Order: sequence, then C-alpha cells, then structure tokens
Amino acid sequence: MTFSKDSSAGYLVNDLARRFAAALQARIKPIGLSTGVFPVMVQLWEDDGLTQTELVRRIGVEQATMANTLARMQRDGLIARHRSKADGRVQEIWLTDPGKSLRGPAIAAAESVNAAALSGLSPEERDQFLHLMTKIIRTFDEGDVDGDGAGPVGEDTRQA
Amino acid sequence: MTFSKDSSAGYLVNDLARRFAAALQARIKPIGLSTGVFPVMVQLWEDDGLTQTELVRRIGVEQATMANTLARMQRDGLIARHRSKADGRVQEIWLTDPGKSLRGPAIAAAESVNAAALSGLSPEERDQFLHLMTKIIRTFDEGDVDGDGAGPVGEDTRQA
DNA sequence: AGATTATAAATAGCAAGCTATGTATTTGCA
DNA sequence: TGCAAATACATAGCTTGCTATTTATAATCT
Repeated sequence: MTFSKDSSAGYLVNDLARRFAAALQARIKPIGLSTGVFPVMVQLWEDDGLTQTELVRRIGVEQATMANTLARMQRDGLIARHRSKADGRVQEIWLTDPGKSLRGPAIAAAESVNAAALSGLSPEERDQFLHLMTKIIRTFDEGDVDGDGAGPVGEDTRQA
Repeated sequence: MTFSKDSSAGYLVNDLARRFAAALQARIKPIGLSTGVFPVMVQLWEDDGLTQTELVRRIGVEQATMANTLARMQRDGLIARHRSKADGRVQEIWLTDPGKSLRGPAIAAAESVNAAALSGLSPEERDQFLHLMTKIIRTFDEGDVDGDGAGPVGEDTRQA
C-alpha cells in the first residue's frame, strides 16, 4: 500500500498553492504588497470603506487572521481604520492614497502569474481547470468533506 | 477592470489548499498528526532513516522549514534523530514505534479527504483534474512563472 | 598540511493561517 | 429601564511556510 503524493489531489493542490503564492510574492513584493494582503486590497479597490466583518465574509479567512493582516496593512501605510460613528464596535477600512495607487500594477502582476502558470494549457483546459476547482469548492461548501467522517446529517452547523 | 477572484486560478488554488488542509487536519489531529508533518511521515513510512537533505529534496519545502518541522516531530515523539557515523554533519531521521503505528489510519484519513473532496466529480473529471495540476506544476518547474518578468531568455510573459 | 570552499543542519525573525479567549459596545427582552 | 445575549474586534499562542544567517563538518586545492 503506497500513498503516492503525485496522485493525491490534496498534495498537488497544496504544492500548487505554494508555487502560485511564491510567484505572486516575487512580483508584488517590489511594489510593497504580499500575498496575504493582496485579496484584501482587491476588495478595497472594489469597495473602499468596508468593515472588517465584511472583508472576512468576502475573503473567507478567519476573523483573527483578518485582524492581524489589517494591522500589518495599517503599519505599512496601505490602509487607515476609523471607528464607525453609527456603531462603536465597527472599524471602517479605508485605503490610503499609496494603497489606491497600487491597483494597476498589482492586478497586472496577478494576471500575469495566472497567465504564465496556465500557459501550458489549451484554452479549453484552462476553462476546465477553473470549472473543476469551482466544483470542488462547492463540494466543500456542502459540508461533505470536513469533520472526521460525520457529515452534516442531523446537525446543521450553519447559521441563518 | 474587475479582478474577479472566482476566475483567478491562483485565488482558487489557494482557497482549495486551505480547505484540503483543514479537512485533513480535522481527521489526523485526533491521532496526533498535523498537515506539515504528514508528508514527512509519508516519506519515512516509505523509507525510514532518510536524512534531512533527502527529505527536503523529496518534499520540496525549504531546508529551514524542514528543520523546524522535524524539531516539532521529535518533540512530539514521532521521530528520533541520530548523527551519521559516516558524516558528522548528517542527521538520520528514524520513526519511533508510535510514529510507525500511525501509518494505516493516517493514510486512510488522507485518502478519505481526497475521495470526499472529489466526490462531486466523475471519474474522468478526477483524472483530468490531477492531470491538469501535474501539467501546471511542470510549467512552474520549467521556470516560466517565477521571477518578476524575466523568464529564461526567450520569455513570453503576455497576459490573457 | 593548511586554508578555502562546499555542504548539512540549526537558528533568528517574519508572514499568514488557525483556535481560543478577552474586551467593548449594542441589541433585545423581561 | 436594566441586564443578558449577541456582535465586532483585538490578543495570545500555535503551526507552517519563507529568507537570511550561523555553526559545524567534509572536501578540495594549492
């Protein structure tokens, strides 16, 4: 019985993720960004002034991870945080001018990584690849993968 | 110009990797393993007594990462390290008896994660998915992705 | 043989993910 | 109205990855 890493989906996905991250890092580090920060910037370029909770919801990372990432972003002058007047618990996240200015080159960097990584595939294969990943993510979302064997049968761990 | 995360290969791969890791972690944590340790154990179950350098080569992680992972594994009683008689710089890594005993359940856990994650795909789609990932990894290995634009000479960094 | 170079591993320090817990503020209900 | 529950965020502490540097041992080259 041999567990071959080369035919294990989890192994390959992890390997690929590290490679994508390294390639992106190499291209955005020179402009002052990093992989953890990147998806947050993408959301803020789209909708500036979001709250931490909304960023967590959109990006799918844990709240504590987001809090730490935002702290580094503030330290590095990418964002400013302001308490909401309406709700004293809420922090509104606003891009600084330097943060705003990185949009063009950063997105170009990400697109060039994607293009280079998929350059060995035909257009049909690229579509397939994206489609298959989306499908697998949907399987995870249905809750059939997590836990140690017990699916969400009697228990619905979702919230309204 | 909108950078959509749902059609970015890098974004999806990263998302998937975190989901696979979480699912595996949930299943192997009860038996005392973790995601970083898992690939090292797989290699040692295959060939006990490997050196750190050889583990680094096989797993593709940085030497410093491996050194730290091995330190935790030793702390947790999974392995023992012995200086090589032949070469005083070398550490041989040997599984402890408890480490050896985890092979069956650990591999079963990993296979069950893979099966569950891919359960929404047809057998053909599963093959395609593995095949496409392997192909993309090969592209990375050819060096056309890394760096910040400078590929191996005759590069073609055009984007989609 | 002795100095230089190469190699194996360890250490320091950071990023980015996680769980668990703490703190402040707001909501909701008795 | 006032207190309990819920919510938003921060903090502590861990793993797993990275780069850069240090330490110890071997190998090589005059």
